[in-house]
Amino acid sequence: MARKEKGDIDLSTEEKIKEAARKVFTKKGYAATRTRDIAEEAGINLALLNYYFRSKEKLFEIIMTEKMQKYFGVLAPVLDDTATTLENKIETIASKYIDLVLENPELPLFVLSELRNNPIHFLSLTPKTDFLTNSEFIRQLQKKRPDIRPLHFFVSLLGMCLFPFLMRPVLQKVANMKDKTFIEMMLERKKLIPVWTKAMLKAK
Amino acid sequence: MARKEKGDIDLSTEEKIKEAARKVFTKKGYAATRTRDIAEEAGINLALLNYYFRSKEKLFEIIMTEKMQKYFGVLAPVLDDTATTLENKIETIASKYIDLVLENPELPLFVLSELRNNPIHFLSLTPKTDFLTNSEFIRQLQKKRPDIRPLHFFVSLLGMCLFPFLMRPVLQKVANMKDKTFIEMMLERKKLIPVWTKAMLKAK
DNA sequence: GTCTATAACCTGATAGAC
DNA sequence: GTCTATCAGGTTATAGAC
Repeated sequence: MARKEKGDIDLSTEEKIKEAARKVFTKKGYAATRTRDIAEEAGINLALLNYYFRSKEKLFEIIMTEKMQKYFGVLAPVLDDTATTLENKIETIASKYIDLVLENPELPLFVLSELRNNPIHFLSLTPKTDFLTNSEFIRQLQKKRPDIRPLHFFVSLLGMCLFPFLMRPVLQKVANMKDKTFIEMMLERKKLIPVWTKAMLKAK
Repeated sequence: MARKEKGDIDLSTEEKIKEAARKVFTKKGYAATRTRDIAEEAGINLALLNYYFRSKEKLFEIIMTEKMQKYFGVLAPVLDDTATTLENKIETIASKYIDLVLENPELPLFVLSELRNNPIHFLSLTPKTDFLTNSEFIRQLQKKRPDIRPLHFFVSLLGMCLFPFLMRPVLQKVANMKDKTFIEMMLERKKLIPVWTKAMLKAK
């Protein structure tokens, strides 16, 4: 019983419910999810869900906090590192973000769409509100290109990592692309993004 | 009574309901929307909604089709224009998309999140399935950079236009940005995107 | 066409047996 | 801790008066 990542069988009931909740909530969103769906997915009874988590909302709050931390957690340690160059940071962010989302493909759409109507979730996000604007990363961007808002680069960088996942169903449909090809493409992207951002930073 | 775009007052009941449905559906998504919300927003009775549109789902289908066409309608006429250069197409797409989404800020997140669980909506999208892969735009990209999948550029272009809107609440929160500033930024982007994509196309 | 009232159904949550 | 049965509340959709 060494491995306990996957085998539903040796998880505690509480963890089975959380695991099911992760799956269903991220796939369908809060509103479209029924507690019955989660119970079924977890292979337990509906009553147990309320026994362990009191309510749908409380359970959701737990999952949402988890996901928010995953989603934004990649950034925090990198942004403020004074020991790395700008190019270095870009490379790290692209690589880590793409790996993260390859393993959690529903993450970006889930977080962004749940955030739409519940800005409350921001509370579970960050201690200080200026972790981005007052970061080394932004300062480095500003120094390199004082003529362009640093946020322009920042948003473009994140967009290059995440937007393909948001468009994934569209993309695979209109380009008749298999899952395998999509994944290949995202791995290529890890190398492309540093090259592209470098070119963007120089472009006049 | 010349103007009829805005004044709720001289719209037909049917149009009032559709207008309300556009607003509520795009803001909250299908599952989180209650027909009561739409009725109230339209200033009419709940029963009238079913009188005119039979069901919540039918009404949604109408709005969704509309939005899909807006969302993808920008692309079709540009992609296959053999009379314009690649640079030209990029500029046009960036400019048109940003203008469109500035006027319909909820559009991208709405379309992408509703598409997540209902690939059925693709039906209302396009006549031929290869309108992208077999387009002049893709051919031009391929000619310029045969060493890189054209889709990499395509996705990045769309991402640069649309991703800022998807991240908008996050962005405005962490950067403490006012609506006005965000809009300014998106207008700047119309000029930045052609410059950046040009640099990306050259980068080795 | 528009309203009020209500039917029919669904969903989250709990009571209570085991 | 786990289950079955059920309640309470809310939601879509319709019946029927005007």
